[in-house]
Amino acid sequence: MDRRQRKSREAIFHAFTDILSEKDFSQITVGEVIARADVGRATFYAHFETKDFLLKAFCEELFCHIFDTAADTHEHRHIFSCDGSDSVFLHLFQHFQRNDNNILALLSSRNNELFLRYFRNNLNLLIESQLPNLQSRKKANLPDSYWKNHIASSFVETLKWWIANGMAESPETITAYFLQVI
Amino acid sequence: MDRRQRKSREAIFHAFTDILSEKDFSQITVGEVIARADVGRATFYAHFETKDFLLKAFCEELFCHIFDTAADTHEHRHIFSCDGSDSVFLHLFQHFQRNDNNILALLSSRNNELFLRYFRNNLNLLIESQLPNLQSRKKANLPDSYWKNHIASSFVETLKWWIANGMAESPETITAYFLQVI
DNA sequence: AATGATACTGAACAAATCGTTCGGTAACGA
DNA sequence: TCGTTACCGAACGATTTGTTCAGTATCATT
Repeated sequence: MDRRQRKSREAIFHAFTDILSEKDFSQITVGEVIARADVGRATFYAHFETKDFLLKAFCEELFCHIFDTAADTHEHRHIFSCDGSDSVFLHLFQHFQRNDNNILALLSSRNNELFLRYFRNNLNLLIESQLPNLQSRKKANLPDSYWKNHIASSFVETLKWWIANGMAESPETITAYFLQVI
Repeated sequence: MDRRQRKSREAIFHAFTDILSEKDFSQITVGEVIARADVGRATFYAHFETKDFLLKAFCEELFCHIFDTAADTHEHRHIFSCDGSDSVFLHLFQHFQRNDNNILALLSSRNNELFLRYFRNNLNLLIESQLPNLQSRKKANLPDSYWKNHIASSFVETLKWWIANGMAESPETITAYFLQVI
């Protein structure tokens, strides 16, 4: 990718991040973004079709590497050890605690649902691929899709709760909470 | 309330409902609403400060009576009978199955998260008031706020799953699923 | 160092939407 | 019957949107 392209794209993303932590996504205008990013209006539309596509591209860059590394490190292991000490979920919680890309500011803002929706799409795929490992822990005869849905939503809700409460607990404790409710 | 006011308000709400089932809330314009409602632009702004306030008022009317009746009928009983046959949650699921106010069309649309956010605010209050009844069912030493949050989110997610899957199960079955995971 | 391709600038543009204003009209409640 | 109130309809300036275009700067390649 051309260095000019990269720089413009980065500038737009950076400005977008800033503004997202300040106000609702719906209130943000393209004019505001390009002013803060200091790029021309035409440049913006050369990169992104609309404001919504900007969000989409932003989220993809934000989350893809989380799941890439999660999938890589856990692909060929037994993921769901019973005590949770080596679960993908612990891995994910730790990732958020490290606060890469300042992701916590975004997940703490009023726009958190925006990102968590994208996050959850990825999470569903992960759980789908790991369902056999989870199957053994299932106690009752719930439909598979209900069970999967419950795991994914419980994780996201646990994450939301953790962040909203200032992340006072350790990733290990949170993982324990989560494994307890599912 | 003046009959004229009521009629305008109703017309706006009705048009709003229609459009909400067709496109994203963010894409809806005031001009579109007043055209379908057949009211003047000034009339709209006499009733609602902005599009967001319209949504707020709409949701309040939509959900308040659900929880009013739920609270009334269950206030002085033992809510959480062990088999769930007389739980508030069953009551709520049944309410959705009856599809009052065509609420299912809204909860099936792409805007469902919008309504479920409001719904959940009310649900939290309900759970808060019923926490003592739930306390006994708590198996482990999780923080209270985490426990409450888990119940509320599990209910909403169960509801979403139910609707998304065409509501094939009976309210009793869904209640059983829900009580099983919490 | 020269060359052709590509990305950005900056300004301008029509179109859509916003939120407000106003005088005139009709429906309301008492 | 009468004073009040809500609606209409049209218009308004202000924003925002998405596009266009000619000129400039940067890029990779030879």
